[in-house]
Amino acid sequence: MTSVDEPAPPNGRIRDAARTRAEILDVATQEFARAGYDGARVDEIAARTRTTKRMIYYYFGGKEQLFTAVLERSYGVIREAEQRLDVEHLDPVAAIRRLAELTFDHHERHPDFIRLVTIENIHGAEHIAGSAKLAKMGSPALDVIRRILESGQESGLFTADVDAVDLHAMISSFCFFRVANRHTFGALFGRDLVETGRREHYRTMLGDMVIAYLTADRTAG
Amino acid sequence: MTSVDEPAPPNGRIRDAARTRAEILDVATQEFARAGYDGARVDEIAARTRTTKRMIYYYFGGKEQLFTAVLERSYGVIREAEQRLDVEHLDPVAAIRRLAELTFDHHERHPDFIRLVTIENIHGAEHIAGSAKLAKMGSPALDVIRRILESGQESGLFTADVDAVDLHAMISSFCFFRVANRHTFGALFGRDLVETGRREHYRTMLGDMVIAYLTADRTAG
DNA sequence: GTCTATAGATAGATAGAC
DNA sequence: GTCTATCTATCTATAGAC
Repeated sequence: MTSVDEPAPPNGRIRDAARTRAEILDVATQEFARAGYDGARVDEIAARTRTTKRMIYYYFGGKEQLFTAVLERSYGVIREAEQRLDVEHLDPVAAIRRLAELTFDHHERHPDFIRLVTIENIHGAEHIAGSAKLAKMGSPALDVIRRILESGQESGLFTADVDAVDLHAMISSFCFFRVANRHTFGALFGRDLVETGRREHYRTMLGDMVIAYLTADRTAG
Repeated sequence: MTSVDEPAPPNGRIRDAARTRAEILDVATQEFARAGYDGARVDEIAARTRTTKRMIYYYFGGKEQLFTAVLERSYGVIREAEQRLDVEHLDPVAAIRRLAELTFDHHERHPDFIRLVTIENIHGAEHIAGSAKLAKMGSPALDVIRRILESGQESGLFTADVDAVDLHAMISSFCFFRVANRHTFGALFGRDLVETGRREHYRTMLGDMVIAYLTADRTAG
């Protein structure tokens, strides 16, 4: 077994299981995100790694399991980001805004993740359903939202009758749509929702929307 | 040429161009929505119509053009619904709520449309880009939003600095996500966003969110 | 307009030597 | 663990008779 830091042998091939697996996952992520599950080609993935198609089957078993592994790793990244979030010191309004921005930023920075989730929905979430890893991954964001909501509702600051799951759906909707439907929206309405110059505008808009909804005066109207 | 009302001949085959085209489009819509572009099978589409594969190529030219035709028809349906919308007699708040509900109801009733749009985004909206029909279809909803926004902003009722395209994106986000991401969201968070018993809840939530955003008190906070 | 039959290309997956 | 070669199935698309 070669050490992790040892460079690949001069022939260009790899002799490190973990590294080979990781490289396959990297390329597979790109290829699945690019072309969809059925559109992705195992040959193409193999060609773009420093290993061969045989190794993909050796390590993952098949195309289906490879896609599941790709999904698991992508979800792991956002779950980790959620776990690192610290909003304990903020008031409920600032805390919710911070959380919304985390989702906004992550979706913006990981369009491949958005496409993988989209593809998984086309296939009825069957890979998630079959993954023990994803089942026990949980959602740190939900726990955070739950705590903020409680605090805000107790103090009377938040007037909306909403729970953590629905609020998470509301925040995700905006962040997800913006990236996922970028192409059809742009083609039909002539506006690129992901253009850099508009990022701050939409980031603010999302926070304004969520806060307005949570704190709206429900005695009037 | 047989007349439109004449029933199909006893052998089960059709001899009416318009009807054959329509039947192919119906089945193709289902098949593309079910399996994605690359997952869809031309053989499967042919088998489920009363015509043959040869006729699909005869009428549409190929799989790619068939998908474009399917998209064109699906977008046509929602554009027609938007055109039938009459909110001239309503005040801006009620009018926006009505428009949001139209989008909500349409997306809920047409999950196939949502899947087709999703699939088209995976493919970078290339079929929309290549369709003159879709290019000149416009968006009646945008015109309606534009008029409502003007009226609401003039009267001082709407305080948000937002234009019609962005508001349309906000409304569509929520309606689209709820249907499009139903499977992954349900698998990960244990909540079915499209369950019948929750429909009114989300329909109200959408309206509340949009109105709260548009009318929020922006002098405070 | 409709049929059967098939061309032509390519996919996922595996055998078996090293 | 890695390689080359290949099997088997299947897909889009078309030829050509009627």
